[in-house]
Amino acid sequence: MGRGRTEMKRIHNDVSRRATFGKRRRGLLKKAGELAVLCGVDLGLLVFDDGGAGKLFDYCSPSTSWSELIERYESITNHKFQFQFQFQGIDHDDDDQQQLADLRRERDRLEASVRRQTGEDLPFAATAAELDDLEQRLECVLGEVREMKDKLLEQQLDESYHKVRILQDQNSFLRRLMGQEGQQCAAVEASAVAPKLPAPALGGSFPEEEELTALRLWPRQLPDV
Amino acid sequence: MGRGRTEMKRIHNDVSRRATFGKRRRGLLKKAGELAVLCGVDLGLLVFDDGGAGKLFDYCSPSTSWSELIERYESITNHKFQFQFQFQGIDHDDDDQQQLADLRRERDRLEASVRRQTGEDLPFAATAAELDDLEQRLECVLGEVREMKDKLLEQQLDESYHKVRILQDQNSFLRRLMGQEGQQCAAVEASAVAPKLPAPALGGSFPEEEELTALRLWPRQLPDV
DNA sequence: AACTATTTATAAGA
DNA sequence: TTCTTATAAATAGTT
Repeated sequence: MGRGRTEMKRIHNDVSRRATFGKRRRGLLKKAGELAVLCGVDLGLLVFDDGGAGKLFDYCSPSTSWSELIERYESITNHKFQFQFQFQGIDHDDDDQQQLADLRRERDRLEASVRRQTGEDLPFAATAAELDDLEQRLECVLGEVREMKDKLLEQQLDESYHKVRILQDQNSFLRRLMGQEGQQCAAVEASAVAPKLPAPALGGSFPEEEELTALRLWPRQLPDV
Repeated sequence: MGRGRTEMKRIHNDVSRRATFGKRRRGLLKKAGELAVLCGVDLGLLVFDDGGAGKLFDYCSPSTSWSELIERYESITNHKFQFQFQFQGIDHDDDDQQQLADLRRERDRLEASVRRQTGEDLPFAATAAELDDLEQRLECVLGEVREMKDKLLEQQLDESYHKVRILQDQNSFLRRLMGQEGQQCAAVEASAVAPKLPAPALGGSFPEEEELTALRLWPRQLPDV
């Protein structure tokens, strides 16, 4: 499509190859989006630009993500990618904490990004149809942002529930001990109390609970929770 | 490209959608291959066919592989997929794991959303004022519903915090008592603190605490929590 | 970055 | 389904 046939070989002229890359890349991304929308299927497209800064272009259909796509790819091809192998052993909890924290930070950043994009510097005027499209997109993004907020709240609630549970257990533990007054005592392994959720980010935060492992030191000191 | 314009909406007619899917999918795959060879870049295309047997179509440029592509994607976006099996460690907390997975998915969706908006293939446009207005209207409608939910959640959270506070007081009270008695300790099966989080059901209440009936064993009157 | 002559892709019809 | 064909879209080469 253009003036003259195009040999299907790598274009050697540097300039025209770059030009073609730009044009065809845009076209491909567009068509990918069209296919996804028209046929309502999930798809993903990844294009790496070797020249320049090694930029990355990608598209993945609405309502899905690369994670999901790859998961589906794996399950269909029965091929497991095994990137960054990591042991879920002793350090598992810290690792989780770290990842949770990282994810939260990243999510916040994305949220801000969405806000920025949605809010201000969008250019120029449009047709009614285009605005319609825009409205849908906005609604989508807005919804996502709100959902994130909800999620955060729910998470805090979970943490709080968890905390309550731990406190109640401690409490009843203490009471049982009291009830056994006069009996002989020994050190206790308080198993697996470790609360793995980090402090809630938004509102006030709970005191750290890691001291709960100090239950082992009983009766020297019980943690203040 | 055909007889008449094509609305960029999901094709509702089942037959023509399927026909279009076949044609456009073939076209997309072809163009992907062309871009790869003409410009000598690495790229990958994944298309899932939801209908029928959930078939998968994919292309990845010669001299590369999906593994490589995904690795590059990870390194560029600084985003780690974690797709290997998870060892069910002894202390493995399924809820945490679930939460992590959820958060990841959420993050991915947001990221995709941002990318979509950022992408150069955005055909729409509008004046800043129009968008501002639009956003406000959207925010209004969408917000009302969400705010309701938020309110509910916050209320629950408050309740939970309150409960925590009371339990903390009780706990420290108990400890003070213990300290006064200065007793030795008995071997006690430290109540394995349930690592499970209660369901974050929206309208839900705290899980009933059978353990708290232990309160009745306590000589003095402690507040019921 | 714009422009257009052409080639390609494909929607609808057979 | 597959083929045909009229038309819309993409884009190669040019400016």
